[in-house]
Amino acid sequence: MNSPDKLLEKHSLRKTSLRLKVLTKFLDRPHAAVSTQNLEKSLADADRISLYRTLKTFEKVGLIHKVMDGTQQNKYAICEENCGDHRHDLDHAHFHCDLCKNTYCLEELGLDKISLPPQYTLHKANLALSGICANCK
Amino acid sequence: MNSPDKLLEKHSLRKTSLRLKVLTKFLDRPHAAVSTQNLEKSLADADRISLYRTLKTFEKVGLIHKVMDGTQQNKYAICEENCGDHRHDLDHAHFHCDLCKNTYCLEELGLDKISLPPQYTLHKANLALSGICANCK
DNA sequence: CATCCTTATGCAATGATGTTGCAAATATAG
DNA sequence: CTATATTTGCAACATCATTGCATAAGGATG
Repeated sequence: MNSPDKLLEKHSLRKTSLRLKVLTKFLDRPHAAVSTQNLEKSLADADRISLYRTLKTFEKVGLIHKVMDGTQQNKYAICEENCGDHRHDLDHAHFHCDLCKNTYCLEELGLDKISLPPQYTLHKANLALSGICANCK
Repeated sequence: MNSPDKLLEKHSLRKTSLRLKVLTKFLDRPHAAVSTQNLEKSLADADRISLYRTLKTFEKVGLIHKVMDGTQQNKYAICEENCGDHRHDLDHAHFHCDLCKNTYCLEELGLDKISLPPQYTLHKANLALSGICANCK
């Protein structure tokens, strides 16, 4: 079910060469976030504008979602089972390693215990952590 | 101790007209984050580049710190007592209201209970929430 | 309070990132 | 294999931020 072809089909998207390449990049890193800069470099032959449009399309149909990891860079990660149409990342944190610059999804670290002051309504929650990851230690 | 003059003096910064104006803006909103766009508008007569440089200077000496509130906009808030030289926001969350677009610091919502997987070292933590604030409800 | 030296400002130019319009190329249904 | 709707690639543009450099201003000194 997580072949690039099947995923595009599932979301009624045409299987173009760029989309397959981009989607493969995301599938290669299932629990990590990928920056647009990273994609631009690793797909240097592709058109920059088309890449941006591909990402927007993927985001709109719910294939990927934006990740805030505390850096200024825009990042995306492939949606997992628990992603709803308009709810992403409510249930886990992102950890950005200061050394290897990778961003990992920490599924274990739940956010369900957040209790806001009265009168506040919560729509989105995003816990961005940074430091040194296990690989770099 | 929180007069603009005194604060600049404390950090050995020259008291220029722009710095006093910018600092006053931050002091006016002690527990909220201010975007660069907001500052640009409210200080329309000032030079944009000088504003950016002022913010960088303030950040470097530890007068203000960057705030990630989940929006794409760059925001800053004035440092409180519990801000260290290189540690900010480890102890509270930011809430961005989808209606009034303001960002508030929620001091009550502690982050001390974060327990990372073994091998991970935590440097920064940033909890960005969004929804509807008490004022807008 | 006049002078001097350091620092900050304002302007021009440049960089990084992302978007829009439009013609040409491509995927897919029939 | 053809028709048609979608996607791509290019140019131009928009926004946000930075760098270099000459001028202006702060503030220590005599």
